[in-house]
Parts: sequence; C-alpha cells; structure tokens
Amino acid sequence: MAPKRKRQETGKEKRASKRTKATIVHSEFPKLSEKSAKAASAKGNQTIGTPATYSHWLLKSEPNSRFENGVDMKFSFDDLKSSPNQTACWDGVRNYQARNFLRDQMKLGHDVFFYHSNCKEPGIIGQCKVVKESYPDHTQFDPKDPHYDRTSSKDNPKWFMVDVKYVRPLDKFITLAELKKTHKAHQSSAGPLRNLALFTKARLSVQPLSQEEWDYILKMEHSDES
DNA sequence: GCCAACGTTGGC
DNA sequence: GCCAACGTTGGC
Repeated sequence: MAPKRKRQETGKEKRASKRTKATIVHSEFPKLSEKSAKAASAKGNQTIGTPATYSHWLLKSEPNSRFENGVDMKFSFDDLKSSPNQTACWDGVRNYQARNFLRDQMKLGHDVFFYHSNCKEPGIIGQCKVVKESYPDHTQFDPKDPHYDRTSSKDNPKWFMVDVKYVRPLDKFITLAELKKTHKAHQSSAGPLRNLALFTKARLSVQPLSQEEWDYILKMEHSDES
C-alpha cells in the first residue's frame, strides 16, 4: 500500500507494559514519551485536571510529492478518495503524543478533518472518519521503509495506526490563514478556537479537537469570510 | 530555501 | 534528571 504521509522521528522509549486504564494519569495532552509518562505517573496520582478524551481529530498530510529515502511522502485528500474502498491506513507516525492519540483515543466512527500541510496553501480540505481502530504500523518492521524502526519488534510494536475513510470534501477549503486569524481573535475574546492545537501544538500531526472546536470550524465552512 | 519552534538524544 | 546539541516540522 502506498505510504501515507506522516512524519516524525523515531526515538527511544521504555514501554510501559500492561497499564490499566485506572492507573493512567492523563494531563490534557498525553505525555511526550513513555518515559515522561512514567515519570509523571510516578509522581503519584495528582491528577492534572480531568483526563481529556476526544472524539474529533485533525490529521495532517502532505499533498505534494516529497521524497524520503526514495519513497514519496505525498498523500492528498484525493489520494484518500481514490484508495481502495476510499480507505487508507495512517502509517508512518513517529511521535509519541501523536502515537498515543492513534493508539488510545481514536475510535470507530470518530470524525476527522483532513489537513494539507507543507504546501502552498495549507488548510482543511475535507472530512474523513475512523473505520478501524489502532493496530501495529507495518512500516516500522520494514528495513526499506523510511519509517523503519529497528528498536521495535513484532512482539512488542512501538508504533500504531488507524484506518480512515473518505467522507466528503468541505464546501469551502478552510485555509490556515483563516484559522489563524480566527484563533488570534478568539484568544482575545475567549472564543472557541482560542486553544486550537493547530497553533498551540503546531508540530503535532495527529491533533485532537474539542466538540466546540469541531462545530465552530464546520460553521466556518459556510461563512462568507474569504 | 530559511529558520523558529520544539521533540529527542545522550553525556554528565 | 538536567540540558546542550542535534534533528525535524512545516509555515513563510
């Protein structure tokens, strides 16, 4: 299958085995690595606020060709549409925070914005949805793949992915510029996009959205603003 | 192509 | 466990 386009490097991690839900302490965003998650847990159960759970997401993908170890990282919204069954696995994510969202929180039927990044006009182009929950990302086991991770094993995979299916293009492409403008305005007015991960966690390729953020962005789809 | 922001690594 | 060096992301 054609590789998707989800960057982020390989690192080292000590995997925490068999943690039970009850013992996991989440801050609003999961920890950056298993190591720091363990460190945070070890500090005791001083819960840092209510565990945030999400059911809406934004996935970044590059619509333009860019080669990494001879492999094209391009995966546009149209590429998703023309995939078999209009469905693709979201492989190649190599960032712990993003991995944790993929592995732990993205559930069947969850709504997803498809975002075009690293291109002339970045922005949200369409909607897709989760059609298969977390399973091991095969590219970590393939030495020829740019996202190969020699520190991972089939017995104890480090990286996970979900499958997403094309839903629809937005009626209006929502540009990064428009989102940023709104985000800045909402920072002053305490509006719904004041904490949008696109700006507060800019480098994250798998981003959570609150219901409020999701709804607001959908409204922008039919607003007059340029 | 530049480079700011930020995640990871590894020495100490 | 700190933190400097390094590498990557992704807008511009």
